Amino acid sequence: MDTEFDVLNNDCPSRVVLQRIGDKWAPLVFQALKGGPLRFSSVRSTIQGVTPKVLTQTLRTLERDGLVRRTVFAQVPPRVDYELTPLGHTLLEPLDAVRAWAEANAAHILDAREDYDERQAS
Amino acid sequence: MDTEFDVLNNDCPSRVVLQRIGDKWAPLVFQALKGGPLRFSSVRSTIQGVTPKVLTQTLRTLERDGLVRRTVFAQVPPRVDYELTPLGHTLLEPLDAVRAWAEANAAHILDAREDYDERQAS
DNA sequence: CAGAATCCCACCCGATACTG
DNA sequence: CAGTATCGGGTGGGATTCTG
Repeated sequence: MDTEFDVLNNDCPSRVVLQRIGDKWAPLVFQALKGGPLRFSSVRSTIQGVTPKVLTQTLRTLERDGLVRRTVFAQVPPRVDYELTPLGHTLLEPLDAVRAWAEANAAHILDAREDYDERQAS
Repeated sequence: MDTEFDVLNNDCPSRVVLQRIGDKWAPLVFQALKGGPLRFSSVRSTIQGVTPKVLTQTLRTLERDGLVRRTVFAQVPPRVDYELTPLGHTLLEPLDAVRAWAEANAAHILDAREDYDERQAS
């Protein structure tokens, strides 16, 4: 590695990357696409609660970052597929680990919050 | 795993956890504390660009979530140490993988953006 | 030293409606 | 089906100042 990126450094590009990861819907897109290509409507129904506008935004930025590929089929009715790029797949792994952690430890977090809030109340 | 958490489900608590993890400074706090306890000022100088207010906010929520322990020493001048809890350490691993990915692939992302933007300009 | 208080704004996100 | 257009609000984050 010749160029050195350090997230602890202000203005380091890697911070921008970290923030992409940490937006509300991006990780869920990865989770949705991890099984293979999906149409827009499928992504939308897979990720509950996302509105078309926000989903489009998210997919666009992921496409811009080279993490998602968008394929348009010239047919009626329209069909657009989304899938992870090879680069996107390399990110899927670490991201999926975080997701798995979140699902596995959500209960602990909620408990900790309860404890903390009770302690504050007293 | 008895209780089922699924980030793809709306209103699933794991989503809240994911967002906590994915805020702007939380991952950097993990990175800063991964070597052991640090004083407030040390955390602050380690994470470049963070203001005291936001750092305090971040540390508080992480403490509330049981991921960071805050220790106050009764002395003058004041001293407060922050360190990862055992639960926090279990999160450090997956989080650190993401950080490593971000640092390793920041350049690719930037390249992809440039390509995308040029293609849009035409 | 370790923050609290205050002010403020960008922007992220959501709801709704509309279209090729 | 796969979006776009428009409007609006909530809040995460920043700059500055002050304090035990």
